[in-house]
Amino acid sequence: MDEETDGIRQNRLPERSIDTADRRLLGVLVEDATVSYAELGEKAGLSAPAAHERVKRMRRSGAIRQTVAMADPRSVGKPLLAFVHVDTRGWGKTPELMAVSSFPEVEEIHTVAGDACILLKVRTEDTRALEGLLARIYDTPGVTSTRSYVVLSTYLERPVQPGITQDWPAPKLGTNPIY
Amino acid sequence: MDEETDGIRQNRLPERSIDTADRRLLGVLVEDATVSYAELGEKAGLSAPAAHERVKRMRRSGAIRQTVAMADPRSVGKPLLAFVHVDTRGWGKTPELMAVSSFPEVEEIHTVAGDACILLKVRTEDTRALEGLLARIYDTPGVTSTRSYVVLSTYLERPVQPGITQDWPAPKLGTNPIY
DNA sequence: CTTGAAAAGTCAACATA
DNA sequence: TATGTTGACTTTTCAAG
Repeated sequence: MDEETDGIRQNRLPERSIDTADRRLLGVLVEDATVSYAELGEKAGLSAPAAHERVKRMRRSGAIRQTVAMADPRSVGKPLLAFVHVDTRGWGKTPELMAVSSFPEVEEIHTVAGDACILLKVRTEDTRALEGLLARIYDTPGVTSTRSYVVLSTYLERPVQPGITQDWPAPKLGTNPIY
Repeated sequence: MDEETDGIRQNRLPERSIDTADRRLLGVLVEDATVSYAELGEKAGLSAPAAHERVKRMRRSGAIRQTVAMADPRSVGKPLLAFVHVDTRGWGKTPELMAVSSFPEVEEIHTVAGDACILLKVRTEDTRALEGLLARIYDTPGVTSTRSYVVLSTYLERPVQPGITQDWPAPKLGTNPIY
């Protein structure tokens, strides 16, 4: 029982305590969310309803943000991956710049500390489409420059790992690109 | 499915034809893979078995790489996200460097064109853990330097979008960070 | 696309610590 | 009191027609 007894229990909506059993469940679901609750419980040392109950709770609390299918980039016509560093005049977090999230090519938007203000992860069909996307980013007010890092090969790309609780199957250390 | 698919099969099946109906199915599954096939078919204008058949085919062909739960980074104790540019002596794609994939903090490994050789996406508990990870990366033979971009806020982070086939619900353009 | 058997998900009352 | 278990019951899955 790794209970966190800090006494005061106010009406905090998200109960974010993740115990060892939850971590085991997450460890399975992060690799394959198509398993049945029976199998999931078996792998985590729980009965099916118990596993289900905990998973439901983690979904409610936000510990599991969502369960999604990961599409193959090439199959959907976006084989070109790039990271774009965006420099802006002033503080870059403007609504106009955040509006780039409406481009389906943009998968991630972060503000970063370093020599760049904003970092984008973008996926396009080819270099021409990337050029077009960059042109639209340049059109955004406040943007002064961009630097693009075009990905040649991707060797690892996986969701958030819930941390090591016990033995962990070594990830297939890719000496060959997965894309 | 107690199939012992250890993920080693990185088969590239030539069957990669994705039509409009497949794209609609993917569009739903990429946002929420917990829907039933009945609901999935309804949203994509197909019967449940038809939807099921197509999804199975996309899983076999690799168009759907996997179906996973996305864990909240904070809930699993990794609130600090950083992108690390790694410079190497010679061609950096050595097995030693690829072995960093055994660190659960490392989520992505790419080789890139630009002023860096390799780009890592890493998630750690705090700056101290990031420092430790960087130290281990420095220990790797051939690594000459690293530059880290620590993420201050994440405004968008989503899986590969299957492309726009028709009306697409505008993603909640985040003016507030999601982490 | 429809069907139907098999499997999984879901709920309630009980047990446990 | 909160969490796990067992077993009945409902829904979904999925291959055959």
